[in-house]
Amino acid sequence: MQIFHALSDDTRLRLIEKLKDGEQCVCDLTESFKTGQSRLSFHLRVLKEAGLVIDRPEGRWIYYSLNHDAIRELEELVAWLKESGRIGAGSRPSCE
Amino acid sequence: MQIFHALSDDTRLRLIEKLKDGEQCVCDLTESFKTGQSRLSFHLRVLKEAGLVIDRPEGRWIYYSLNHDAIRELEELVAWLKESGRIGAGSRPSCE
DNA sequence: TCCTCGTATCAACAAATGTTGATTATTGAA
DNA sequence: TTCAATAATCAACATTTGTTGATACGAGGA
Repeated sequence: MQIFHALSDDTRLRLIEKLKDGEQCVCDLTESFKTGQSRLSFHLRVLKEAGLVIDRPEGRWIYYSLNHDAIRELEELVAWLKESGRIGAGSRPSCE
Repeated sequence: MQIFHALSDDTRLRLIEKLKDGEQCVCDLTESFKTGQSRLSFHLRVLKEAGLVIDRPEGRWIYYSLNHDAIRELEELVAWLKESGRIGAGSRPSCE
């Protein structure tokens, strides 16, 4: 489950927190986080591959923002965890 | 966030799915999963350290079961992710 | 007591993940 | 053109995570 892995890192959670305020380009994030650009690029890619963020190129910048659909998927996953055995016995949501 | 890491592995998700049916001892799980006992012991420990499961020794067996409190914690975390920036601006739930 | 069963733990290894600094590609401005 | 800025990608390395088989330990039963 790629999405849980994406959420299992502190830097990535902080990125998400930051993106809750709205779109940000990598340079803004690098500035806020006071860290290497390649490091953030790496983590943003993990978030993107998990579907948690969306990127939008504009001029020389690339703006990242949260993908709220992914959060809804996440809610489904958690609901599946919560669901007791037997009754209903829904199968695991297939979002990896 | 230990809890997300615990959920980021397929074997562990399958263990959780199994435990939704109720308490199981390691030997039952080893039988169901047709795998090495030390492997399951390892994953059960990860789940336990993340608070997702509880173990209860009885005689020579150790029974594992889901900890529903942890799932509630997880719901809070997801709610925190969902919560938009600014408004309210709650801080991240501190369960690691 | 001695033996067996159920589990945890360990050691050795393999594979995946994260970090850092350098390089590359693309955009837009001079 | 040429240059500077933005961000992705790469290579090298360190760290963490997962697997396997062996061993250790505690609880009962003979």
